[in-house]
Amino acid sequence: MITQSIKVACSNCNLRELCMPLGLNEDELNRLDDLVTTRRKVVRGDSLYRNGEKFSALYAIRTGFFKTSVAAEDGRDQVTGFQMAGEVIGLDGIVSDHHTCDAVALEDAEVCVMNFDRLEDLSREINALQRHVHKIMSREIVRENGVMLLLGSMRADERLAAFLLNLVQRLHTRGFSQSELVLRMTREEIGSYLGLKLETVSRTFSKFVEEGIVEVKQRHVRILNPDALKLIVNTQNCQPI
Amino acid sequence: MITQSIKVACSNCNLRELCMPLGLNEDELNRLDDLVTTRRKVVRGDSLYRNGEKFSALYAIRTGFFKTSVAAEDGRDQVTGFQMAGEVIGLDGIVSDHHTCDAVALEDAEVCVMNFDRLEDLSREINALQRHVHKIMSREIVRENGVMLLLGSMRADERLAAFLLNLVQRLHTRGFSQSELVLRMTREEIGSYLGLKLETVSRTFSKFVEEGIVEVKQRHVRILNPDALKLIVNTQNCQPI
DNA sequence: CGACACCTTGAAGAGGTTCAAGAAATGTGG
DNA sequence: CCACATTTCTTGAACCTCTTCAAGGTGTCG
Repeated sequence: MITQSIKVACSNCNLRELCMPLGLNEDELNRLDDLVTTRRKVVRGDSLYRNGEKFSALYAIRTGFFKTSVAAEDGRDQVTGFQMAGEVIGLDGIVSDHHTCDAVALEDAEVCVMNFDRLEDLSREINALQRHVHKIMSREIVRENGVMLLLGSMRADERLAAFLLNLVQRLHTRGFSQSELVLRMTREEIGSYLGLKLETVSRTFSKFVEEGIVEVKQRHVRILNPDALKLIVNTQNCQPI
Repeated sequence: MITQSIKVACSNCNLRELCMPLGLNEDELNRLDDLVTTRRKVVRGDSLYRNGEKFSALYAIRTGFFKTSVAAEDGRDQVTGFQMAGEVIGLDGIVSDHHTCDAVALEDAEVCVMNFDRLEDLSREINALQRHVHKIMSREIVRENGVMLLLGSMRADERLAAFLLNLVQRLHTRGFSQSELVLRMTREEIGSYLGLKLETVSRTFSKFVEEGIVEVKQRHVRILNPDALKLIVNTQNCQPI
């Protein structure tokens, strides 16, 4: 665990439109800078926190890409999300004061450490920050509702289509291409997230390629026909009447 | 929508060990009473809120039983949870100021309405309340992580076993039996929650009955062998080495 | 008592998994 | 920088779990 004390400032971070500073005025932003004083680097493959570890902070991702996963007692585990720059992780730890999932960097990453006690102090003083913290948590709840819908009622091709559209949309928000993306995770990790085996993920990719919907070269994916993907997500199970 | 202004008080509610008052001292409790001024009755089959409705309040369940569900654009929907007395619902509405799921009463119910703006005001003044609100949201995130694990990696019998154990445990916390329960939802609703068809739920119940693990008479379930259920949840996929 | 919603059970079928083998990419050490 | 080990990905074939379709049974409520 490498914790560095670099000079950090939300106020001139290029993620401020996406991350914690959202909706704060200049004065409030400066006070946020006092909270976010340390950054932490996490090299690819290492964990930011692990199931069972004491909870003390939330983490805003500055660079890099994470997966979070929960483990059952018998060993199997489930990827619960993939997180990228500007997103906040660690919320699972609040309720029991201990983390209940693992957060692993899928590429070298850097996060801003936000001590949670101090975040609570500050959000009692800054209404906009309080509201923002609530929204971040609510957003995560709504996201998970969507994943439950996906896992509970969609077929393999619908799941993968929804996954690709979601990823590329979030990347686009961050200034990347609308049609091209590099997957940071393996087929197995995608499968775990989508409730499928890695072979099924691979086969479904191949099917999309055959149909001319995407181009796939290993982890490089180009979306040729986004509308086809949207159609797969929305109309697969539409019963006619 | 029936909104009543009955004299309400958290301070002498018999759910105070489970619900919002948890961890507040007497003085703080009295201030909470000022927030929770209205109750609302919801008859069986009616909704407390619906997808798309403006968000204004969280609801603490006093009596009754709810299901929440999200809908896909093509009409199918997914039950995302079953909620009972002492639990708080409505968190999904915070992020976008509008609800993104439906909350429907599965039996006649009564909820305490907590205006969210006022809850935010109050939780800026009462540290313990702020912390409690954060824990409620975090608990919901952790719960959904567990459901993702269930939906993503468990087989039908594991899902139903986990579901029964979870339900009976929560009921037991509320003073009900550890071994007997009355299901408030249909097989179809259970199936939707567990990502299964109603026939599969029915068959799995029958299988448990054959194995002597439970007794089932319609919606009345008696758990004869809870350890067998726990074993089903935990060891099904244990690969021997 | 009849209509309706809900539940159970059977048989056939589909979608996804498992097992297996080989190919492609990536990383490591000499 | 190349050879080799390792990880990752793809594809095929057999299998299995759950779904679908169908019919009949049970319970409930006006």
